[in-house]
Amino acid sequence: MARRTKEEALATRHRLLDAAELLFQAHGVSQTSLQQIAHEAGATRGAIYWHFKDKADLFNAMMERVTLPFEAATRAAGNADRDPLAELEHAIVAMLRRTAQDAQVRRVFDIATHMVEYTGEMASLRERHLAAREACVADFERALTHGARRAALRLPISARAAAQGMHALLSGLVQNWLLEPGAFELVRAGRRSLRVYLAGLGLRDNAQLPRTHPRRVAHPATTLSRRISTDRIRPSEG
Amino acid sequence: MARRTKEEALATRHRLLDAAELLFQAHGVSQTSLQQIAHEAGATRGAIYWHFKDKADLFNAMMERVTLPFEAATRAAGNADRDPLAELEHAIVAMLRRTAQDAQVRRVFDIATHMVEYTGEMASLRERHLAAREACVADFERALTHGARRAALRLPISARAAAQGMHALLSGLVQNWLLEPGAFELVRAGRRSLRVYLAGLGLRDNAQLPRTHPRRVAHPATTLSRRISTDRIRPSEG
DNA sequence: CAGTTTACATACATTCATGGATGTATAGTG
DNA sequence: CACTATACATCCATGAATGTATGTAAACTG
Repeated sequence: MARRTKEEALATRHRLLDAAELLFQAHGVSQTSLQQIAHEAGATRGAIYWHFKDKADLFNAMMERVTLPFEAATRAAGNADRDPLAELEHAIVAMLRRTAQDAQVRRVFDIATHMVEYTGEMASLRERHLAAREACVADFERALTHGARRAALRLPISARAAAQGMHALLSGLVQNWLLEPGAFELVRAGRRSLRVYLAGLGLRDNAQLPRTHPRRVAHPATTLSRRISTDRIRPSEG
Repeated sequence: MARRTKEEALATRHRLLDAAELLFQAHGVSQTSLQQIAHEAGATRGAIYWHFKDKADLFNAMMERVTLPFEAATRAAGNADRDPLAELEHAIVAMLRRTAQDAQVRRVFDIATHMVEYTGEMASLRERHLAAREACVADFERALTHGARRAALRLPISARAAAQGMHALLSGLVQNWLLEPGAFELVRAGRRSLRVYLAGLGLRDNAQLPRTHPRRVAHPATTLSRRISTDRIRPSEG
């Protein structure tokens, strides 16, 4: 057939990647043949082998089109003293919102977590996952450290461990949500869990959590006296 | 070849499943051929096709040999009033310990999470995952409800949401750990995060977390007054 | 102890995905 | 306006995996 212009070629490339996304998510990476991808894109395997070395190369190209949820730098470390915890929460909520709304991000992340095997050929995937986690944990750690210092209190566990836990909480939440998006609302559940966790670190007052008027209890036995960060409550959307 | 006795046949079956476990974890399910499995088990494909219908059947049989981490009923609901939160923590720690120590459980869970695609043929996997999650969350929810009632306080968020968050925290932790078992100690990190989260729910005093002498703060601004469950601290192993 | 079933091994047919070779018409280029 | 590199489509050879069919010897059964 006729040769295409550069723009057309790029369009073809993107059609191939789009088709790969759809089919990978629907049938799994290994169960999708290059034939099927080419057909879905309205092309032949020749086009694929022209643009990509092989299936792994195609897969990696597909992955590199998006930045995954935990890869977006939260940069919540806030070098300026701008309430790092509020910034942290804001960045995390933004990330969750993007995950819930951007169909492509959701597709690719779904593929990366449920529709591909972390095997030799795809080793870069695992490394990318680990790198993203490390960067994310480091960001969280900085935010927690600064937040604790700003509130003039000491974290009950190391900032590193606290950050790891926070990352586990959020990544587990996203993964569970992907498995059954109708089970709960990602953004709201994420904010709630995050606030609970921060409260557990002493960085937030439990009473500020979105429950109507915490009931006064009959038999107060123990008393907590601790300085609490007084960051404002973001107007909850629900 | 000669016919085997029933015991020998069962042994062959288990050798096949063992081989499948190893190869699945090493190279991924789809990238492992029945040929390789048979060879690793010192048999031929004939043996596999005798014991199993096909690869999916073999895979399912391999899965059914173990109960995965979040499938072991925490049964921490404690019908008897036995400090449900302490029982909950105990059950969770036991589960984490088993995950960290039992090589087979770890292998199979690793396969189920990282080395297989959640695709049509393996649909039962997804359902099993969801069922286990639901049961686990329900258990958590009961424990939290009873724990809160016993401590005569109201949770800052619904017990259901709190349970979901707890499950997300723990499953995220296990998954992150599997990806790089050397990154942190699963049991210790799990207990720490769990306690932080429970503290965030108001079900535990932050000060009881394993930090040496939480420093008294200079400028106490806000005061928390709330009844706290006085469950004993399990002698921390570290 | 003859017959039957079992627990495989072996052989075979089929499918199919891959990768490379080759064809080809056109977009760029000087 | 030749000419070359491009952007594919088509063809072909290969191998690998699967599933089935068949062979077989020993264990089990009456």
